[in-house]
Amino acid sequence: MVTLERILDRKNIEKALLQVARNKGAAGVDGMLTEELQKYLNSNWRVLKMELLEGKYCPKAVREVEIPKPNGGTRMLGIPTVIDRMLQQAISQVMIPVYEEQFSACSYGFRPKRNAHQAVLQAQCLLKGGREWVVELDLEKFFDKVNHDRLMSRLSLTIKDKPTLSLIRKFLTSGILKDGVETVRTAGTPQGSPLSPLLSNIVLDELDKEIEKRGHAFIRYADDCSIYLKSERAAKRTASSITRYIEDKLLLKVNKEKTKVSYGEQSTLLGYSFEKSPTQSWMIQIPWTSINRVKRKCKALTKRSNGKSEKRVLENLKVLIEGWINYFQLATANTRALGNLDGYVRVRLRMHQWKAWKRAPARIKGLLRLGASKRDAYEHGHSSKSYCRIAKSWVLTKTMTNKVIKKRGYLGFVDSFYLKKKAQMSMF
DNA sequence: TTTACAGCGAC
RNA sequence: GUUGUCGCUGUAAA
Ligand SMILES: Nc1ncnc2c1ncn2[C@H]1C[C@H](O)[C@@H](COP(=O)(O)OP(=O)(O)OP(=O)(O)O)O1
Ligand SMILES: [Mg+2]
Repeated sequence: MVTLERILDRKNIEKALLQVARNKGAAGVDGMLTEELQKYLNSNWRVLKMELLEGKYCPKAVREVEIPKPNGGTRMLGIPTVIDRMLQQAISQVMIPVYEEQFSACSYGFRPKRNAHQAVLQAQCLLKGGREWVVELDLEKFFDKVNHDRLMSRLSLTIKDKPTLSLIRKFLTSGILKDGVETVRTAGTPQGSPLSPLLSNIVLDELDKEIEKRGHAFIRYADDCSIYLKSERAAKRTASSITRYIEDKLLLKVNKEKTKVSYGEQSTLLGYSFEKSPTQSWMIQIPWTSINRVKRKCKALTKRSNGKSEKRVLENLKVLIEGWINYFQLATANTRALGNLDGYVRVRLRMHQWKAWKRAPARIKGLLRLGASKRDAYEHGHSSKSYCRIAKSWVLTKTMTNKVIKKRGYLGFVDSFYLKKKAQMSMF
């Protein structure tokens, strides 16, 4: 049951506050920082709560910031005030358990206990099961094009509490501030609001139900929807049919460039691609686009102009590559691409006349092998801890002692700071 | 088991 | 300057 009382409950608000505080995000239009939210609430929470219960509270405008997208174009972020971020977080926390019960099992994005790896492994299963033709759909400017009236009416099917619905609508219609000029929002949910991901899933839950009704196998991750079919003809037919459904019924726009019908080997999903091997059926692969993306990051880290020490650059590279490999662990095909990345990193290091290029930091091929072992262990239900330990001893060579001492000192400070915060919290 | 910090990825 | 959700890895503390 979603009610304003439960949303504004002390325990729920404390949790929401903690989340906003630890994100350490930038300020909204009012300039209030995340560190200042606690002491603001200590003096103003009671009046704020009264305003909310009386339906008198009006959310501030979101601050619009443009950021570049990885493959060209710009993304318009809408950054709410820290107070509004906390309130939306509080709403989200109450709504999530209710909606988790009704969401589709094939939806993987923005949902607790679900991740991209599960989606990619499921895609591999579908391909292995003979559904080798893929419809890939992506929506154009998805969050920005969400229809308010459709969303509100869908919310009212589950949420019966009028004050909550009214508050959510106020958040949807709050203004947009850019270069000192405030404009009105008539559609869309801000990219950057804590509630937006959940709302977007509520919108596309309708699509999930429609695809399920038609009996198709599919995987959805946010606005990325892949449908797996057994023939090209069926794939082409459902592509146009589902596109029509999305545009006419859901009033959203399908991205024509990112949408395609292809054989499994040409399909991509969540950074991965797939390859059909004669011996092992469908294998998971890393496409060149993903390799090139991490290469660019490596290049940025090893630029001549940034005046960082060799030690520091190597540490940063290690962290980047380790984290990257950790995500792309599922890949077992096309290991040449990984060797290529390894070679690229060594060239960048040699450019600086650094001797490390022979030894570490990459060991990418070794890491891939370990990643594959880890994946096998996971699939067969065994513990993967031993593999992790092996990877650790192989990869961590130096830079450890220095870093650990620094972190220790810092952590001690943070811990005491956190305890102080918890003590302050009981004030309001 | 949980919490804090650092980071990586998907969208 | 850059927000948000989700997941994961590593470290540390109970
Ligand atoms: N960095 C981010 N911060 C907040 N929200 C994000 C971020 N990246 C993606 N999203 C959300 C908002 C997007 O509308 C939605 C789908 O992502 P994506 O398809 O990459 O962009 P998009 O749909 O807005 O534009 P495009 O027309 O290029 O597809 O996911
Ligand atoms: Mg999109």
